[in-house]
Amino acid sequence: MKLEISCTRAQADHKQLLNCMDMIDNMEVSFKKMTKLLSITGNEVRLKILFLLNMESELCPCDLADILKMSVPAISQHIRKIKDASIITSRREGQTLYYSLNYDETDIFNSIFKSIELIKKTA
Amino acid sequence: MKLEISCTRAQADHKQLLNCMDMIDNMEVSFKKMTKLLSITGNEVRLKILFLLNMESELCPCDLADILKMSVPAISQHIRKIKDASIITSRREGQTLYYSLNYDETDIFNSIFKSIELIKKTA
DNA sequence: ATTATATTTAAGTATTTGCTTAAATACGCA
DNA sequence: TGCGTATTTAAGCAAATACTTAAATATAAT
Repeated sequence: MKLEISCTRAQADHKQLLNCMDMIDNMEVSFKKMTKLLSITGNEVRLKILFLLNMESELCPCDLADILKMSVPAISQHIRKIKDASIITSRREGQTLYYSLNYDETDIFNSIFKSIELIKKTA
Repeated sequence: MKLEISCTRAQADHKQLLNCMDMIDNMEVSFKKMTKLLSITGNEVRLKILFLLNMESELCPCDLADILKMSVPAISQHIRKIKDASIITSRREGQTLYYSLNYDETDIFNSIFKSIELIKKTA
């Protein structure tokens, strides 16, 4: 844990480093939020859940368990993480809960979905 | 581990579910690749490293350790993960290794960086 | 009420992650 | 060669993750 600049290279640009430190400090909250969001998508099961919800508008945990060939509790626990991050909401119809994507102001999910498709084409 | 459709809702659309299963199977590789990429960005330190490299063109582990106020080995281990995923490359100048972002065909990093800025503005 | 279905929650556990400290490697210079 | 600096690698460990199974909750139907 250093609190001062310790890089001793001859060419080190200390002004640049201080500038970067300021920027990082100022954007701390943004980095935290984006990290949270990306760590949720950085799991294969959750990424598929999000992709499927985008494609099908809404699905229930039971559907997702079938499609992804996983246990219902496993799916439910992933859903909880996604929901806790305010990425999806649920609508009840009898015993069934239908989940769907919330509006995404940063449009990051769309970019991610597009990139997945792009990988598919170029691969 | 189910291999058949088990959702027993009256309204369950089995054709839709089979369609989803097919899609997921066909895109398996894309999902794996994108998950890998997102799991790398889904860590606050690594996200900052990538953002800094985008901003400053190139930086050495020592710079990053100073800016992020972390130990050099900790930074080095994050760099290794990012490098193993072919997201960055290094250029040696004497004892110093300068790291920089590779060309990103999906443009996903730019979308992520833009979203971080957007969060900053709206927050 | 009782029973069945859809879902969540909780407890337990193996694996992964991200740091720390210490040792190894690579390069430059006297 | 030997020393100093930049960086990586390895070993160890605490915390987080993602599943499993079993139990709890919520709604519907009989």
